[in-house]
Amino acid sequence: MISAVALNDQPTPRSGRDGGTSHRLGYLFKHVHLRYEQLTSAALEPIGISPREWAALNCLDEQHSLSQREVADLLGIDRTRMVALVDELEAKGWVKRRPQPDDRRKNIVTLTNTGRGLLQRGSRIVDECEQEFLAALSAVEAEQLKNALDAVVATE
Amino acid sequence: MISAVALNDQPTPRSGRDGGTSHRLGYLFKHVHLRYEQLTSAALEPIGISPREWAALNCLDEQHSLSQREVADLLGIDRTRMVALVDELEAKGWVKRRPQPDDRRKNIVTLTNTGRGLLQRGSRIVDECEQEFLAALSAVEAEQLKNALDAVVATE
DNA sequence: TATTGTTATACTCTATAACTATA
DNA sequence: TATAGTTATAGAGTATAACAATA
Repeated sequence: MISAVALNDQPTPRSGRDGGTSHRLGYLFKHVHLRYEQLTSAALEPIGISPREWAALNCLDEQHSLSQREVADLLGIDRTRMVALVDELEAKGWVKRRPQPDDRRKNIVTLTNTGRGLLQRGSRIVDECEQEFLAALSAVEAEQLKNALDAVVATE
Repeated sequence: MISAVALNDQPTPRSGRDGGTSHRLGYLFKHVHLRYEQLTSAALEPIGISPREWAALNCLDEQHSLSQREVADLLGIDRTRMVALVDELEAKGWVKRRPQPDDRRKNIVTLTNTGRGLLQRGSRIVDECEQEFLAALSAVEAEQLKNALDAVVATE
């Protein structure tokens, strides 16, 4: 009757409470994302920046030639949402927009000194979050996890 | 000037285009979740069920004694959102609600024959999605990935 | 008093289409 | 014509608080 379990050849290593649901990729990806979001959100909260805002600053600082659309793709959000996000970053005094000379349709978004300082403080916090989040894994396992996710995400 | 890169001791194994952003945990978790959602959504679309609806049926079928709240936790959604989800599943004729005798605050949500048939067809599709999604990895690497995610998620 | 399911509300995010200005 | 940024809008999801029934 519980045929979905029979299809799964794993011996259900941990917690048989839900009969296999918690070992499905969908469950694992959803919950790992949810938990990491909660962790970083709480850790960054004292310096007044959200995980998404930090990620946006991080992208923008690294590559000045990225268009808003390319940054949106890196953040995994829509370009229309990106407009509001940059509006917000600009209103907080963390970035400035100006048209790109060689293609005036595009914007160059650069960090202000305030934005750069906040990014650096945030980066230290995010580094700690990454370590804390992967604390259950050995250094080798953590590296393998990142490489495996990278390989899967890089597949188009 | 690009000091955030200097903080990262990895030699940026793939695609230096974004200077490290795409190897952050936040990026990897977000995009892996996003892509898997798109894959399963498209694959399940022909039989008229969403990934979340399938996941809900899967939870409910495996453990009849789970309360709506416990299923909501497994799905990673709020209990208030779960009400609307079960409403929808019930309206489609896939599940039925009835009060649990020993604790009449709780509902027992059982699958109808229609719901069970749909779950089984969906499960075969999801199995294929999991294989396809991890195709870039060897069987051992895929198993290690699942175990690593499981270990990280299981940490409270 | 605490919990389950429920409803209501406001807020955020997503999806889509259209508009403008540039190319 | 095609693309980048922008705006508008509808729909979905999230967060929060409250309430009734039950424990």
